[in-house]
Amino acid sequence: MNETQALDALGALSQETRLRIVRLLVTAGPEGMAAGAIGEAMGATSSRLSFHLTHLEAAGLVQSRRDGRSIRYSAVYDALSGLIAFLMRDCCQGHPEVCTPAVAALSACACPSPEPAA
Amino acid sequence: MNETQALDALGALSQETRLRIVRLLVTAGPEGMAAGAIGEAMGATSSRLSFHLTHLEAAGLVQSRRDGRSIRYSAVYDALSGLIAFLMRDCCQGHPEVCTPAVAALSACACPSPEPAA
DNA sequence: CTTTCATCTCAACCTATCTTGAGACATTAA
DNA sequence: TTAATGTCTCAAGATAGGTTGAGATGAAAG
Repeated sequence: MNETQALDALGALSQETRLRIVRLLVTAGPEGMAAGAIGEAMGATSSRLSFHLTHLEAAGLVQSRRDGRSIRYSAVYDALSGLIAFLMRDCCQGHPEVCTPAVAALSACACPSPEPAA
Repeated sequence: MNETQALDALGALSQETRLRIVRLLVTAGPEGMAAGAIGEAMGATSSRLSFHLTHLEAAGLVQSRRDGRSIRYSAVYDALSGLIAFLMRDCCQGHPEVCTPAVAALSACACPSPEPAA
């Protein structure tokens, strides 16, 4: 992820409705959710929801596919991990005090420890 | 870091000049840099720079202290690692495919491996 | 005390973002 | 085909964000 992509992603996530949509879609898993279901969960009108979903998709954080009458949106995991990696990479240079606590906080969650890449 | 703080931090970082300021200050270390030096590095007028530094300080990402005639700004490492941890925590729930690659990418940088907290 | 230097503050302007409501488009069912 | 459903598009208006330039403030030097 380069600086421009990171700026787009950060801008997309810096809005309450959009941040919540992403969180919802991450927990929804790869199947994602229909736009209508997302709108219901957010309490947003179809127009407003569409605006934010389009924004998120343009930033590469979510993707969509038609499913009958509905359009299903799902999180793009690569983009999210890419953003986190960008922040770590940028902030970490010579300053482990930034990312080490973040990684430590991670051990409190359900993720497995990172395995050294082959 | 709660949702409101995360939104503030994301909003602050979603602007090119501000993202670059933070990167600069992280590499500058705890001593930070005088506003004038930052402005010179950014190619920004004093007014514009002050606007962005104020924004970053309000978001808790940088802090300032007077040093003679200058005002020195430095990165707040806790806020940066807190934001990264927030994104991981939120995105990771049951979906290690988000944060595991990010942590793996970290091993490519100069940071030590995370040590299990005592 | 006056001058100089570093930075901040303010008002004005322009642009971007967000919300709303009406209507269009695509898909499915009758 | 017609009707119903789900979602998108568009235009309008409100709000927030970014830049500029002029001037104010605060600290140090002469």
